[in-house]
Amino acid sequence: MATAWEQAYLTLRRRLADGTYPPGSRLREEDLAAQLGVSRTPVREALRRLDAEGWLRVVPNQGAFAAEWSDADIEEVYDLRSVLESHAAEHAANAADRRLVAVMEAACEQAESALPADSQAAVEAISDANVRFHRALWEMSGQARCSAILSSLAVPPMALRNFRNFDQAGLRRSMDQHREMIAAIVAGDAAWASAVMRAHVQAGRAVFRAATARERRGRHAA
Amino acid sequence: MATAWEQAYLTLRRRLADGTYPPGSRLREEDLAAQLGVSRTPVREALRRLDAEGWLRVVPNQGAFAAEWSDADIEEVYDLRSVLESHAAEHAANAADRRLVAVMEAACEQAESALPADSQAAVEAISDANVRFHRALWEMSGQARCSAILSSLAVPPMALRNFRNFDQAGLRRSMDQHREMIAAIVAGDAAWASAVMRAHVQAGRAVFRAATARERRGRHAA
DNA sequence: GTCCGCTGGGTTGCATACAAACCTGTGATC
DNA sequence: GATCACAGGTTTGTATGCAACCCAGCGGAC
Repeated sequence: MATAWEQAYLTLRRRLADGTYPPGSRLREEDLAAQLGVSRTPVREALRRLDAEGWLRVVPNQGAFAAEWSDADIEEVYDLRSVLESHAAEHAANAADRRLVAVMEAACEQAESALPADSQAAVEAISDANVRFHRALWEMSGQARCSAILSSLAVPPMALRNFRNFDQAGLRRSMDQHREMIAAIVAGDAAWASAVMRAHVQAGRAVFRAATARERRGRHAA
Repeated sequence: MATAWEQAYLTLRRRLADGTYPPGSRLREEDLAAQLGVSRTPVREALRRLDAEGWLRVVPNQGAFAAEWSDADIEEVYDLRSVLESHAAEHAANAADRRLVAVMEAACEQAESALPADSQAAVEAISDANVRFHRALWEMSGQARCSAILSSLAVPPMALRNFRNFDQAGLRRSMDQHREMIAAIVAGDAAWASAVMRAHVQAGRAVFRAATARERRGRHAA
């Protein structure tokens, strides 16, 4: 087993991503320690890292608060993903790797076989496959720092659970883009790979924006 | 005064940047605690953050080691700076701000008045001015995450003390590029600002590469 | 001679205890 | 009624102590 603080870090990160701790909520060290079955010391170390990665905000002498995401924050994250993932795709195309291509293909197959995404389980399978696809591409790029940054950007509350917002056509398009990226990488065509990735991220942004607008209309009407 | 762990973080980061702890060297918690006049607890929290930001590598049960920079690492950092700083410049040009433009102009003047850079103090003045210029641009961009990433990328051992590697022509060019960026921002021309920034970072990379090559030849000859 | 296992010193990992800071609510004053 | 001062309780910040782990060095078996 890994160290206690690392466990705490992973658990807390997951909970921040899935909404267990809603944005703005306060995280008391002692509560977390009790929940995780460790003392405050490793919890605090985990909080330092989560703070550094932007998952939460630690105010000295006041405690930790789950990060809140303004529209501008979300736009910025999509901007950064667009820039950095296309950058990674470029490098990946210049360093195509048989094993990782296989991982990406397997992820595509898993996602496609979950269509139509008519259950919670199917949506989660697609989400998992998506994460695996992107991670494999990052690894192939060989850009360790870029990957590290992306892994702290891609996951925030918004991005992960938002596959439910994709309609059939959107899901289909997303999967087609994944296939197209593989083709670009296998062809060693960096410009192509980069362009597809950029389109892919922008499409995701559009879906997210539409879902947000829909949600707001709904809330407003109610 | 801020918290002890924050002080420790800042001090250690500075020392990692200026070479007090050479790459690969081991950092013992108790030593650091003694040097900083605090206990191991805040030191450990500082180490977690420095680890997250890539300044060092913490191996469970073995300790912390100052990050080592391979050629590939350095190339990656310049790649990322190129991509992210030009992205920031683009946003800055779309959000020109009188106050921050003034800061950038002041930085330019300080740097120019330190020419010819014939003393240690002059080189440091230029380096300071450079940092202020870039920080002001990041702030103007309004991209908080992007800025945070850049501030953890721009500083590594290599970048900071690298001004000594610029010759007269290189320094002049660097300063001219800064002036040109201001012009682009004031004109609200995002494409221009972005392009100049990209050239600026690439030029810096070229200087660094040349210096590295020179150094290696020297070492090899000796 | 090489490899394996063990043991001792030293360092990190975590729990706990105490100090310092903050927030809340109460009561007095204007 | 509003504001300020203050006390109590709660929470974070730091120090310390002990447990767990790693690694180097030594002995013994093959």
